[in-house]
Parts: sequence; structure tokens; C-alpha cells
Amino acid sequence: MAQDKNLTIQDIAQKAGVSIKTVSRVFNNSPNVRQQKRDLVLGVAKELGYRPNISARQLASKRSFVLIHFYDNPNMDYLAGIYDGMREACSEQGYYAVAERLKLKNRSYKDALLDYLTRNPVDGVILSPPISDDKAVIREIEKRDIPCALISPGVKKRNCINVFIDEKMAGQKMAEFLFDRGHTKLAFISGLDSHSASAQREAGFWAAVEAHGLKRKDMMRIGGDFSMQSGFTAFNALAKSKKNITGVFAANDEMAIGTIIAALRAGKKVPEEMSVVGFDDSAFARAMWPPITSLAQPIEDMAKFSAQKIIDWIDTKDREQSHYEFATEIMVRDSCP
Amino acid sequence: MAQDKNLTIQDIAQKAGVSIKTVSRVFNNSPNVRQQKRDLVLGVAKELGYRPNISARQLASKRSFVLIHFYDNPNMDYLAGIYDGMREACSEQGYYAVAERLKLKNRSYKDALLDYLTRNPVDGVILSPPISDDKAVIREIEKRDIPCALISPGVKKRNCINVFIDEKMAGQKMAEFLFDRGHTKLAFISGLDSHSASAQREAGFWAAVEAHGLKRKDMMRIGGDFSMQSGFTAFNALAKSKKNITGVFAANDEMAIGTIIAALRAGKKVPEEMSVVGFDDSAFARAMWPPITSLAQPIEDMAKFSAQKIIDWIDTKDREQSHYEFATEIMVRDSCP
DNA sequence: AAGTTATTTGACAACGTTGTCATTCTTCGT
DNA sequence: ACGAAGAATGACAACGTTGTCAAATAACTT
Repeated sequence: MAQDKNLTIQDIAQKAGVSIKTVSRVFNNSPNVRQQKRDLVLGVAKELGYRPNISARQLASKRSFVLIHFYDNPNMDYLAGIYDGMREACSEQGYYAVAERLKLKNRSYKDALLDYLTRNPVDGVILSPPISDDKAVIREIEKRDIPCALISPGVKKRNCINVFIDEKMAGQKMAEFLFDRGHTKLAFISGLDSHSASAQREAGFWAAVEAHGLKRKDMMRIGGDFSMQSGFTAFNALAKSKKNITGVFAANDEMAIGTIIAALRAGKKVPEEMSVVGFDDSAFARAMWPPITSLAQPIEDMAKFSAQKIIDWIDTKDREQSHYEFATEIMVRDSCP
Repeated sequence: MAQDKNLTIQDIAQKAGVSIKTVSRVFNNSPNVRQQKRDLVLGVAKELGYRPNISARQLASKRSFVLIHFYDNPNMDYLAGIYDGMREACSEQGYYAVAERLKLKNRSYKDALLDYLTRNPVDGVILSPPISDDKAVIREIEKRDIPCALISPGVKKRNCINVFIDEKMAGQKMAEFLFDRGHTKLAFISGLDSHSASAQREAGFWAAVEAHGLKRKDMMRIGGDFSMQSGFTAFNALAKSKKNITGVFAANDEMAIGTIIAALRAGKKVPEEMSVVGFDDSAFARAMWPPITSLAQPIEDMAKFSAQKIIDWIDTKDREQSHYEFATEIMVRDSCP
């Protein structure tokens, strides 16, 4: 089943008694191959342990077999999750997974994108926040007619595969979770405004407040930017306030960590005197002391699914438009047990 | 200078008035091309914005143009540094940089390696700790005659490019740094024994102790495993001890962070009551509160250099054996100002 | 059953490089 | 100045796929 020799299509064709073109068609999921022959070829290929030569495929077909993930959020956990998911889908189909950072802050990010797209042709693109919210990027990709998946809670784009979690519902769940634990005065630490996700998490937060018949003015809203630093300053704001906040919902884990560290420095016990929940279920949230209760999204599954759908699009050229929602889960840990 | 059209060697050859084979030679740094022609071809190629087609190169030459980094240390900062360095060197020469985790803990890691090497042929390998200490892995790579660079303080291997910092000296520098700040009772928190780096840092630590004429028994040695968790437990040991330790040297930043967080929880002020220094200059060390004084190694430069040397080896086939030492720097921050 | 159309198959020429080997220049020793 | 050895160059056939288009076969129509 696993030969070492470098087999070619020729070998398979010979053994199966068909033409090389037919074998080629089978491996490209092309239509117009009788099922019986398809099975035959697949059987022989498996038996001999055949693996297509990617270089030759690229050269002849002018496809690159590369799916690229453009990102600008340097959260390594998140990136690794996406990468792993992509790879799982890609390796099954002989594609390559690649990740490339696009720094939106640099004025020239659009040039960098164009440069990249022309120099390293790619067959499919996956965008994650905040890139997935950038109209200009999406337009360029659409212009080139490259299949594209958006992992994003933002506006759903036609002609794109939209993969997302219900951020608002997730935000609501986290707030509910704090209410259920008996907290009635909550603070929400927001992320960057340019991430639509943060706004939606916040919307969920306020929805929960209203659903519980609590007053907005008993709550607190602190502006952050997803960084640990902003968690520190958020805690300072908290400490100054007279609102007597006992539950904190940070829009991501880094800010939750910052908040907790600042609290420890100030001698405030977590979770005894103040509970903190985060968002993303990052490795550091798990490793912190106390470990942080956080909302986990199935990022790896989402990425795998996206890649799979893109490959389907490439193969079939039939772009069935589509939205896919994934479920989330609260990982309960000591920071808010 | 930057055309969009897909130029071929043919185009360059025509415009330069030479054969395609000569152009090919120029781009492969082959010997036996008159300097004058080399310049001519390079000039024309640059003017037209020619970029070789990698797939065709791979197909014709049976090289993969892939350099792979095998690692098992999931420290994302470190990995990103190596990756960026590799990429810089690779992209200049039309190579690809790839990273692959090899889990030494799994019994089957050797099979995974073999599987990888046969399925995805690579032209060069970079190993980082702890993989760079694994004889079996190195043997397999040597057996296949694949150029290999070791980023490692461990035993220098013949037939490999050895790139490293002086870990012992670095450990000594850190201890000296603490002594210079007036601390006389230090604790060293070690990493995993399987990383030779940890042992060498420790050796440097003790060397500094002796150089200062201090007594070993006034110092403390706490066994850790490079994890944040082990930083927590290390602090507990510290707190129980009667040695009155005021300076802590953790063999990496994660343990330093763990130590500081545990200290904060226990109400001990850092750096006022206890100074802590780490090792690696990770992003979290910079983001912590207080930010952590840490030893920075030029990991990106080291990786770039390794990749460059490997490519040289591939091109020239002349394997000049070599050791290269890189300089380190202490990044002074608030955890030990 | 013959004519028509749709589906399935295969022969052969790309794709853009590098390897091989023969050829043409240089250079150097005599 | 001549021959020999070495360096530089080029012609042409790979490399292992896919695209194109024509041929063969199957599936309908009437």
C-alpha cells in the first residue's frame, strides 16, 4: 500500500488498462468518468501507493494548489488552529496550506496584497478578522475570481463562503454565565472597534443585561484594544469606579489576563473578590493561574470546513453560495468557576 | 521592472541573445558562465521582471526547493522567529520555508519523520532544540545526504552546519546581572533535562556564583520543565525556603512569568521584594506587568543564516564544515531593572 | 433500426525548466 | 604557432501532469 518508488500516472494507467488521461480525470474529480472505471483506477492507485506529482500538476494545469490564509491578528493560538484545520483539508486533496500576514496598519497593505497575488498565484483564499472585514481586499480577490472563504461574523458576502459563529449569542452566553453565578454588576472590556466581532460580542452583552431586567447604568463599558496592556488599564478604570463591579467579561483572553494580573498586583483576589471571563480559549488562558473561563470556538473545524468548501468550488466550478454557522462552548475554569 | 506577464527563460534568452540553458545556469549559480554574460542575463531579467517558474524547476530538476524546520518546542515566538528568518533567506533564492512538528514524546516520531521525508522530499533541514539533540533524527537525515543545520548548543556534528549562542556564557551573564544589582542569594529554575540548553545555562549560573566567591549553599536550584505551571510551583518552593532569595533566574520566560504571577498572588512585590529574570525575550515577557528582563538571542538572524548556508551547500555541493556563534543581549526591563 | 445527441475515452501536444552531451571557444604549455 | 586541456555554450530530450480535440461508445428519438 505504501511503495517508495515514484510511480507515475503511466504506471497506474497500464496496470488498470486505461489511458493516462482517464487516470488524470479520476484524480481531478472530473465528471464524465464511468463509476466502474473510477473505482478501478482508485483501487489500483491505492494498491500501488500512487501519489500525484504536484509540480507536474502545477506546471501543466497552471494551478498552484495553494490555499492561502491572509490574517492580521497575530494571535498565535488562533493562527495555529486555522493552519491545522486548513492542512487537514488540504493534505487530503494534495493542496498546500500557506499563511501570510497582511498588515492593515501599513498604508501599503493593498500593494503588498497585489504583489503577493501576482507573484505567488493562489487557488483559494481564506480571510480571518480583521482582514475579513476589509472591503478593498475582498474586492481585489473577487476581481481575480479566486474562490474565497470568510471566517467572520461581519456582513455576509455573496460569492464567498461564509463561516462564522454567532458572536452576539456567544457574548450573551458569557454574560448570562456571569449572571447565573450571582453577579449583577458587570463590566465589559471591548476590543478594537475595527473588529466587527467585538461590537457583536458587546451587543450580546447588553442583550443579556436587558433580558435580565437589569439596568445599563449599573454596568460598565471599558474600551480596550485586545492587548494585555489594555487589560491592565481596564482594571485601573475598574478600581477607580464606585460601581462595585464583581464580574468582568473581556472580549478576548489577553485582556482577561491583563485584568487578572493587574488585579493581583492590586491585591484583589480572583475569583474570590472578582470573577473574570475571557474569549477565545487560548493556550495562555488555560495556563494562567487561575486558569481563565473562556469561550471556545471550533476554529480548527471552521478552517477545515472552509478549505474543504474552497476545494469543492475549485473542482466543480459550481459556486453554491453558502453560510455556515458553528457552535461554541464555554470552557469553565477557576477564574469564574 | 515588475511586469505582470508570465515571462519565461525563453524571453530572457532571446532579449539577451544567449541560449536558454545559459540563462538557466545563471539562475542556478552554476559555474562556467562568463561573468560578463552573467551580468548581462541578470540585467535583462531584472529589467523585465522575470521570475523562474518553480513548478517547472521542481519537475525538471527533481529538487523540491523546500527547506524544512523540524521542531518540538511549541513556543510560538521562537517558531515565528525561525520561520521569518528562514523565509527571508529562502525567498531571495526561490526556496520555500516549511515547518513541521515532530513530537518526540510519541514513540512513532521516527516513523513520522521517515514518512515525511519520503512523501515530501526536502532539499534541506533545520533542526532546533530539542530535536537538534536527537541522534536518531540526525542519523536519518545524514543517511539521505540532506544538508542539515543545527540550531543548538549541543554537541557539534560534523557534516552539519552548527549555529548557536554560547548558552553557558549567557547563563553566566544573567547571573552576573543579578549580582551587579546587589542580589547575593539567587535561585535558578531549570528547564527540562532533555534540553541541553538548560544544563548549559545552569552551568553558567554556577560559574558566576564561583567567580563571585559566593557559596553554592546560599543559592537554590529548583527543577522546572519550561512551563508556566512549573513557574508556579517553583515559587512555592521559594516561599517555603528559609534562604531569603531575592533574585530569581528562570531558564525561560514562561517559568519567569509563572513565578511572577505566583508571587503576585502571594502578595510579594516584583521587583521590590524579589527580582526575576527570564530567558528568550518572548512577546509575553515584553507584555507582562512588570515586563520581564530577559536574554535575547538573535533567533531570526540565526535561522536566516542557517537557511542561507544550506542553500549554499545545495548550490555548490562543497560542504565546508562550520560552526557559527551568535551574540546575545540582555533586555533590561522592570522585573529586574 | 437508423439517426441524433450526449457521454466517455484516448492520442498527442503543451507547460517551463534542467540534465546530458556534443560543440565551440579560450587558455596554456611547448 | 600548434596541440591539448579546460571552460563556456547550446541543441534537444526529458520531467509527470493536464488541455485540446477528435474518436468511440452509449443513450435517446422518432
